[in-house]
Amino acid sequence: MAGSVNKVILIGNVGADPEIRRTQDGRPIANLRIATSESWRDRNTGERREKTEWHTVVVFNEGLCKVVEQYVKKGAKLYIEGQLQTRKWQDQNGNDRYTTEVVLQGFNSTLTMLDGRGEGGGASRGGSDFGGGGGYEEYDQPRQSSGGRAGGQPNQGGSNFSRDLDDDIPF
Amino acid sequence: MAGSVNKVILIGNVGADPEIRRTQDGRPIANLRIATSESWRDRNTGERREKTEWHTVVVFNEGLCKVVEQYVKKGAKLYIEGQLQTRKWQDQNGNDRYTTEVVLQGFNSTLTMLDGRGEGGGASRGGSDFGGGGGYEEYDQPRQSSGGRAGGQPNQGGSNFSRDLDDDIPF
Amino acid sequence: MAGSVNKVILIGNVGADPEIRRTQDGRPIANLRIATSESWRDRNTGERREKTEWHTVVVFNEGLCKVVEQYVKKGAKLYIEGQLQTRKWQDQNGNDRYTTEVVLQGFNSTLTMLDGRGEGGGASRGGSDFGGGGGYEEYDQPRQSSGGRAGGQPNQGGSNFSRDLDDDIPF
Amino acid sequence: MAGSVNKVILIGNVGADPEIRRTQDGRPIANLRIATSESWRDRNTGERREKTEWHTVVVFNEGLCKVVEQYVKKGAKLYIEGQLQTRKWQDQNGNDRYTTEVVLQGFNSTLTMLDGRGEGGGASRGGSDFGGGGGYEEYDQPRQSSGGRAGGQPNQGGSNFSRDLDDDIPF
DNA sequence: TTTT
DNA sequence: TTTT
Repeated sequence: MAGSVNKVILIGNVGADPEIRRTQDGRPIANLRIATSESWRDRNTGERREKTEWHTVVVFNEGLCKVVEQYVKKGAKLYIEGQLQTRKWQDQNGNDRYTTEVVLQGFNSTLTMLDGRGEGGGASRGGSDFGGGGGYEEYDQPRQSSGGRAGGQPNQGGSNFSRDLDDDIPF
Repeated sequence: MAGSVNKVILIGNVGADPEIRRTQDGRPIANLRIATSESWRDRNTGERREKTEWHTVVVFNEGLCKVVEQYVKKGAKLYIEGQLQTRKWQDQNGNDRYTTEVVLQGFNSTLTMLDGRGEGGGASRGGSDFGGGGGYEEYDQPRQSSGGRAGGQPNQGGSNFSRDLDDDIPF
Repeated sequence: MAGSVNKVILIGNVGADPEIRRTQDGRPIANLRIATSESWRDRNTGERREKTEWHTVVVFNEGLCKVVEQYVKKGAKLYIEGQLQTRKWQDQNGNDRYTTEVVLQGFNSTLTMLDGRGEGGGASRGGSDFGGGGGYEEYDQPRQSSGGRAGGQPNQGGSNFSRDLDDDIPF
Repeated sequence: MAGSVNKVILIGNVGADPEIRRTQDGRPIANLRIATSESWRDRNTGERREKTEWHTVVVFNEGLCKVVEQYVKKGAKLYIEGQLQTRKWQDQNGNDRYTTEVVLQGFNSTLTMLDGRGEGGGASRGGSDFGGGGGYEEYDQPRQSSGGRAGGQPNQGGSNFSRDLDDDIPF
């Protein structure tokens, strides 16, 4: 179909430390649970009410997986941009089941940490050669410096993230 | 939770004529199935491949329901802005099941028809005094004319859509 | 035109305390400067480079103006959803000039504080004189409680924000 | 700055055939003017009112430039995802001037034609072996086929678009 | 300058 | 002018 868009944008907090699995050929897949919530005042009772929605986020993008692995912990606030995807599977009774997830895969996905560095003390997220927990940001929305691009070396690597994190010479 | 965002943006085609139900107190609820699809060339085989994703969209917003009821038909191309919501329910065996839907409810939801007016001439999808099926657009992103707003009458009605549809006889 | 969308999404930091003006008839207008920035490593020199983009945000929505007035300070991190708008004006030489701004006006606009509570104080996130550090949040994405809506009182007020702020004594 | 987002989403119509320039080193840059519009009924006079907003879109992404060059004509309806950018320049009197544009550059940009294929028959907008003007879609949201990715060849090329259009063997 |  |  020409001209379709499938985009999910979430800002929320991570409910538990991420799980990282690996495929047989070694590529990482990260799973996150992210909560978004809204509150309002009940117009009848006047009480404050709140509803939390939980989202399952699956990160296939290798570079983003590294970011998740290294920096994302329970409680982190994230900006996520991905796609909706519904998987079909069979339960133990052989019945068809469907699970809908937010998938980060390919060039149009984004994951950005919004609360940066050291929540509560430990260095944790603030790291090393990263200049402080948000340093991966430099891979978030990289743009060719005009000099660099003019220089001509083609941009290489499947995703900006994985490339950048691997060789640290993005462009 | 302070500061969360839960947003889904879809552009896709409606897979079947919408279903409109009504709650006991008479409010309409519309259900849509929307397909988004992406295609690419397989890097191994060189073949073109395509994957279609189907989304269930539930419209609680009354004004948008009217738009759906009157104008949205199978095949229509829509722009949708809503929220992710996962419902828990029990199957016939009493097992917990979860279904994730894109919900249009409240002020931050949008539904816009993208293929409006009579392509090629015929009435086709739209109607009559509409100039062709996209006329409801005027209620899509209404803004107070500054004169109007200065004049002071408060904007009334739960949503801009329902207000307009009720009071201003849009269609 | 049928079917158009004009949406800007920003996450960035406020560069200076907001300015609040008032129209002749007393409605507030808030002006914000928001910085977004991206960094990358120069592919030629290997140096880290950063580029900051400054955005002018104009808030016409009354409820959001109140939020800005009360809570947004220099340095705050915000999520903004608005529209692009270009104004024409004349400079002192009578030449036409154009200024493009991100406008928050009407039902499709959002402003959410991402770093909540007491910057500079203690309080941390859960707090005090806010009803909890994100208290304005409840007006961010209000939804009719189904009971409320069933009860029938129509939602009143031009925007959910202004309604809530006016009628329900949110803060 | 850690954690910023700068995103513009437009759906609108192209006001004139695009202009394509080239940099000294041969890279293309496309300029588009896109109109978005909204209409509403004036609550005082009851008249229908409409306001059109014009946006300047600059496409630096090579692949997207090719799409623009080949398929985008005056009148086309587009979905655009880019970034806000303000350029400083000097007018003939040496005064500083600023121009804000929507820039498509880098991996997070998208351009999708929404009125694709030959409406009604005429070739018009659609092309050739394209199945009618929407075929470039395959480069819009490419995803690694899992087989392909497992196979291991690294994804090459600065953007999915430019790579795909160049060698037609995206992954 | 588009589109309805 | 912010932030890291």
